[in-house]
Amino acid sequence: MANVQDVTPIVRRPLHEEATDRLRDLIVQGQVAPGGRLNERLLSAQLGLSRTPLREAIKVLATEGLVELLPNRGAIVSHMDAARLSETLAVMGVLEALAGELACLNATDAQINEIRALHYEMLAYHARSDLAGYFKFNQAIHLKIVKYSGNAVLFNTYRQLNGNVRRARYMANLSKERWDAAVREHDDILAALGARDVKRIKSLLSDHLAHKLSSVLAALPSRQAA
Amino acid sequence: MANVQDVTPIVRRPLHEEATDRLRDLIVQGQVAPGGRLNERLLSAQLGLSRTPLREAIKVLATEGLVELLPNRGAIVSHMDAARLSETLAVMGVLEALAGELACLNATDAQINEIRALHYEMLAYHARSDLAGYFKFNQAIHLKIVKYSGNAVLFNTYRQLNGNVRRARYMANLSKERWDAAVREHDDILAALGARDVKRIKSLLSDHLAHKLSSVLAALPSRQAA
DNA sequence: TCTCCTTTCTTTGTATGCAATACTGTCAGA
DNA sequence: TCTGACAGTATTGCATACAAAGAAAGGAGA
Repeated sequence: MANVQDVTPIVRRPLHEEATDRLRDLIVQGQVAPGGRLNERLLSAQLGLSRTPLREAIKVLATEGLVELLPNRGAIVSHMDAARLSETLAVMGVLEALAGELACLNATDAQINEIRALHYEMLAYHARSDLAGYFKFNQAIHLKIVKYSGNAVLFNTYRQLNGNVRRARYMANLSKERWDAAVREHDDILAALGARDVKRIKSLLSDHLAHKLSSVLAALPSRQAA
Repeated sequence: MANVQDVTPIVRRPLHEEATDRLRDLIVQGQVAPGGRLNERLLSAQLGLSRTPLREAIKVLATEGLVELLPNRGAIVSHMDAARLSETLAVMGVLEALAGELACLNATDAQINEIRALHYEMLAYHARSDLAGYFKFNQAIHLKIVKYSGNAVLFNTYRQLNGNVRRARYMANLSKERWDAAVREHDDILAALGARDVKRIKSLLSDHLAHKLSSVLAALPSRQAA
């Protein structure tokens, strides 16, 4: 018989979980604009379920900060203005710094190699100037670093905040210079991780996030004027 | 007419919010033991509402990490074992360090004085060896520091994690030595905040949390054996 | 024309009912 | 004594129904 570890368990997810994920994706991918209302009847019809599980999903997304509840007036997709974005990235900065530190200490070589593989894939998209593909692997790398910190609470906290800024990253039209710089920073981060250089990775990740913040902030105000 | 700021608005909170807060308190204060099941019918009867808003509350508490959902088998109060506690406190450590830094930069003198007042009240309870009262003001001080960082995202994130460890703090039977040491640390923290010494408050808060972790961890395993 | 009130319609908030799933206890058979 | 099947019960998951709040539209009076 195969190793028990290899057997994937039978999963029958409850509707409200499915609804939460679907709705989260809709918001993160910008299919529902910030400020846009979530009509329960409409949404439940579109998702093919009743209002009860949908409402549970909305409450969950509200605690995640993706939507805002207006009592007796439903829910709207929460706005991600410059202030909130910078606040979120400040928090993510210290979380990533901690994650990098812990990953240096706790990650296995195999895990670091996995991140390295993602890094090279990301470089490929950068070489092709494929922004969407680049973002995808960029995301994956940052998430893996946090994941391989071995701190599950840290991972969950980070992931929740990340959901909120992913929307902004889609908007941010990276300049070529900033993009190149970010790639170089990633090179350094990976090197520090491979060398398990705790101090260095902490400062690199902090700086990386700070740069990301200023680059996104630079791109954002123009959108708000529109 | 009185200043509009002074008039407290009439708030009629939705039942599901009320239920969330009540249930959260029940869990945080240990009225429902970790691992204890949340019977929807029973709880809804006790809280005087129907299962619908209660279920919404449970979903919210699940995303906060206070309860765990077992599909088709309801929800249980999540366990706070040593591993999870130390993970949580590690995250809270970097969050508090960031908060202290920002508070030094952003808090008004009045806000710092407010924290100072809480500090003296806490000292009073310490002098009387009133642990419960001490904890209350200890909590309040830490929350205020985070609040006066001026970063709302940071505050929310911190508060969510804090709800999870508050349960453990109730358990932790502080030794007299550790208690005295914690009070001295608080003296230093307040001094650094008053002097707006960014670097110092960062390291003080980090150390304070690290000490708290080891003290709580020392107290915890005995409970698990029981 | 503008304002305010009234009425109607839409949408949310909550309760309830039904179906599906999981648990418990009993009993037959090995 | 133990295992497995079965029935009965309790509990959750979801859908629906009703009540209440809010939004919108229309009309009377200034």
